[in-house]
Amino acid sequence: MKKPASLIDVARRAKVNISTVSRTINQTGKIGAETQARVLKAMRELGYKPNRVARRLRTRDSSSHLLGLIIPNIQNIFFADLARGVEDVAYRSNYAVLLCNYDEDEAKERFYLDVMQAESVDGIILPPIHEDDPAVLQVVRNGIPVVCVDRSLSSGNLDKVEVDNHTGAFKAVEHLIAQGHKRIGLIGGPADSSTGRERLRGYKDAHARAGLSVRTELVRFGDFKQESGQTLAHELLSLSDPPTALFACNGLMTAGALEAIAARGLKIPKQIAIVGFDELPLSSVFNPPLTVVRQPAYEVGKYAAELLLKRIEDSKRPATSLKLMPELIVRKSC
Amino acid sequence: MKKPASLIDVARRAKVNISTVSRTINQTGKIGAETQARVLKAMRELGYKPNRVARRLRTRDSSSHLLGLIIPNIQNIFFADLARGVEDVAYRSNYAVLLCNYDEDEAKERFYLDVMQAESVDGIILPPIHEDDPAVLQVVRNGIPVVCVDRSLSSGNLDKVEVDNHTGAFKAVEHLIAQGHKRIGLIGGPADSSTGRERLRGYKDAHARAGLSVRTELVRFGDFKQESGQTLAHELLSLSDPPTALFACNGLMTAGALEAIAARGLKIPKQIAIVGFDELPLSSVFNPPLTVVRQPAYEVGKYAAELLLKRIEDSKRPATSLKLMPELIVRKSC
DNA sequence: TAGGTTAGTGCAAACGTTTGCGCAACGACC
DNA sequence: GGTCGTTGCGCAAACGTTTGCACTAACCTA
Repeated sequence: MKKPASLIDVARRAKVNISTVSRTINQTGKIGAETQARVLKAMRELGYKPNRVARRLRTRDSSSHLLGLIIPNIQNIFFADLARGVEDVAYRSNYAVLLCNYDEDEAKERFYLDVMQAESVDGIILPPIHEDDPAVLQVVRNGIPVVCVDRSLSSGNLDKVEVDNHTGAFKAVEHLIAQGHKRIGLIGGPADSSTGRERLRGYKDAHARAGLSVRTELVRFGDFKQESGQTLAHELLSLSDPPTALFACNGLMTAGALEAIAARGLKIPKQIAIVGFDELPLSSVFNPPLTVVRQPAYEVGKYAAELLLKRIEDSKRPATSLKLMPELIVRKSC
Repeated sequence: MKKPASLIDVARRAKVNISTVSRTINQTGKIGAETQARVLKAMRELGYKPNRVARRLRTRDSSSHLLGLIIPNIQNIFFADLARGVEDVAYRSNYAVLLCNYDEDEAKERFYLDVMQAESVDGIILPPIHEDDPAVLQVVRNGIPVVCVDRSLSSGNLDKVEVDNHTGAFKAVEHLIAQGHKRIGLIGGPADSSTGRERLRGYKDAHARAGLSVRTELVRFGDFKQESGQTLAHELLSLSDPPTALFACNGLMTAGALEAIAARGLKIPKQIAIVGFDELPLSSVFNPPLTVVRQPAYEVGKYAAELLLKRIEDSKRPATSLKLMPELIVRKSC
């Protein structure tokens, strides 16, 4: 448990003042070539690693080289991919990422937001729990750079990168309709999430465009978890006049719906067609291969991190808002 | 960007010394009931949140309430589940988790290890990149609590929690043999990883137990990524005398193998049987449902975090080593 | 030669905590 | 009434940095 070398140690060894060492490390201020060499040598010999904690305490402004990422659930592949995107660009700029799951739980979100402020991260990336999330707003007011992903905040003029959920859902349902389906069950997301609502809107607009009316008994709302997909699919398939096709609004719920379909021994796509949101590891080799709308999750994370880094550098730059296009991958499930 | 309230602010407001405030917060030392009330009131009024950075700088010993988790890839569902297990127990003890992907890249692992030390995390959970990972050893030598997951370290007497890979592989292959298969292709993990080797050993031992010899042309080594699963499966299936069954050593490679099988239009299990490691979201509803050996990934993370917390509390406790049993879930793919 | 700029370095304060020590007040004990 | 232990609180040092300021020596300009 020997404690690591500090500025003082290397200063002593190089026979200079600690401020000189600090300046050589940070390339700030003028230093003689010879002195610099001595300092560098001493640093190497002692295996000196700057203490990020002390540095963070001293400099309030954007130099912790730490980014916060708060997501609902890392087990959701969409967020795993997104996290990976964030991480990759962070790493390239020598930033580390503090990652937390808030599980759609406001108390947990608040806790992690507090932690991140107390850790004085340089900036935070998150999908707000809902559209006017007061905790997030407070963080913004405290002057910490925030970029929203996936979902957005109604107030506040923030950087954000989203997926065009309306178009994604629209294309999926349009495709279903083009295949001749008229009764399409919706396994939707929570009504109070912007993603849930946008996908619902796509579903409705596709109907409207085709001159179809939407049957309220065919639209149901889940919570983006596997079990609710299963439950809702069972409900829909138990209807006296059941749908001929299902549109599931995220990957986990798609998996749940497939469980229900399998349990009932229904054949895809003959007895029931299905298209889901999110690409899953096995969906391309599924039997039949699944038609899905693929979200560019990795790219969302990547752009979000890039935006955040830019904002950290220049807090005055105008907020930019990106909307990425999802892709309908049509395979054999409808 | 108004700066948050500090100890000094609340001390001024409560008309006491900062040390008194510190002591009320940490419940250390004696304080009068009346004073305490005044301090608490001032804290509430100012919305005081302790600064974790300053606290960490001051106290070297285990009070950062920050855990480090370094994993190969969060997109691998095994590690996502594991991470979730870690996070859940950390949260319950008011710890936050610093999560990084090292991508099997030693430079990246080193970088993150450095970051974590510089951040003075209380402890680190990781699967060592290989069995005598010098960077990890150095961290241990520096006195930072470390617990190994999934893979282990040959030297050093560390806490660890692993899965019984040998038994898992053994059961899977045994099952395949019981179904009458005699030519079983192995899509293995890297030969220099303990998990890869243990699963290989299980494969071999199951053969030995059944009096079967293993054909070297049937065992191939991948890198635990999807593409290598696909490539290796193609290689195996192209053999003049191809295997009748495949055993893929992790989830991603299983998905890759299934791609190859689908591309060749082979029927499972009639033309080719398959059993994989790791449960994937769709494997139970796959057609046919996939036989897999399920690793208790969440539990690995959970126990690891519990072990780490215990060690942080008491650095002298004897190292404990857990080995969790995987479960063979037999379905219809073999 | 005097005055001014510049390069290179040191000094010390500050960031927000924790904590050992000191000290006053008070009650208890012999 | 002196000694002692306890309670409650303040003082100030320390953690490892960064950074404004001051200072010296050298060099330039007129």
